[in-house]
Amino acid sequence: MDNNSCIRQQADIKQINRCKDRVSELNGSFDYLSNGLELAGNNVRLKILFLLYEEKRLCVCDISDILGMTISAVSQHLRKLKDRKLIEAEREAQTIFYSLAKEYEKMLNPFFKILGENKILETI
Amino acid sequence: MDNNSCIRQQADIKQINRCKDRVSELNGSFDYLSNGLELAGNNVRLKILFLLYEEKRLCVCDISDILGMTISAVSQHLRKLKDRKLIEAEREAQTIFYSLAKEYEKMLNPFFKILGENKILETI
DNA sequence: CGTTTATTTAAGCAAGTACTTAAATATAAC
DNA sequence: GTTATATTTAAGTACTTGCTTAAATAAACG
Repeated sequence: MDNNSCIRQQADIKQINRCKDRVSELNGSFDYLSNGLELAGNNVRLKILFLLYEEKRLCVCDISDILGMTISAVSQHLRKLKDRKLIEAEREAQTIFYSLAKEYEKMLNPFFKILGENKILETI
Repeated sequence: MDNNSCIRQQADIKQINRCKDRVSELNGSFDYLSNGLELAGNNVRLKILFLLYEEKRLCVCDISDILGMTISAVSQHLRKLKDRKLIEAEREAQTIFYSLAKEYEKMLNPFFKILGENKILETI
């Protein structure tokens, strides 16, 4: 990337510079947010997150049953979610229960509400 | 996936069945939403969406300049966003301007507001 | 201790992603 | 028509994802 600069006459240099500043100013937020959305952007993980939102807590075994997937496959999704702090684990004897991390719950709540009322198609 | 059923004693069969019903009821919504979030979950595309949110409309060339990326690379991101109707294209002579599709703007607004005020780290 | 139960992890692989470079399309101006 | 401008598309490639199967942890209980 070097000589691909925008060279058209109508280019609004002010606008472009303003945007550049804005992007670098918000850079950390973009990283943080896209990171979270990337995880929620997977069909299986979105379901897991939503199930934890509605049921408060579930173990791998439960989720595996509900989604009709291998325990191993679900466990690997849970790991990703846990690594990026979207969910938390809490051991109870042999069983490990997962629940939404409070901070992310706040962020995802608007989506879950729309989802839960099955109003996606109306809203959008 | 066949014999991986949850066999632990404490398994709450009622809960599991309720969840199964819920998931199949909302299945279309999960698809629709995860599809959108998947696109927004990419750092570059999130920036593009946000820039369109703030500036109303931009062409490939502008975005390429702002983000310091190849026009071709940006164009391919725009195509994905357009294919899934997150953005719309409008030609004006040689230049093609992109803007957010109204329907998705509504859905993404809460995020953009938080982003725009750079309050991500406070909120979460 | 060894066995059962609940779960994670490691290895492997087919499919998908995000970029690069080069060629193609489309409109405008001469 | 030819040339310049604005953009897309096609092909290639390194990297990542999401699953599978099999092996590894870890707690409970005889």
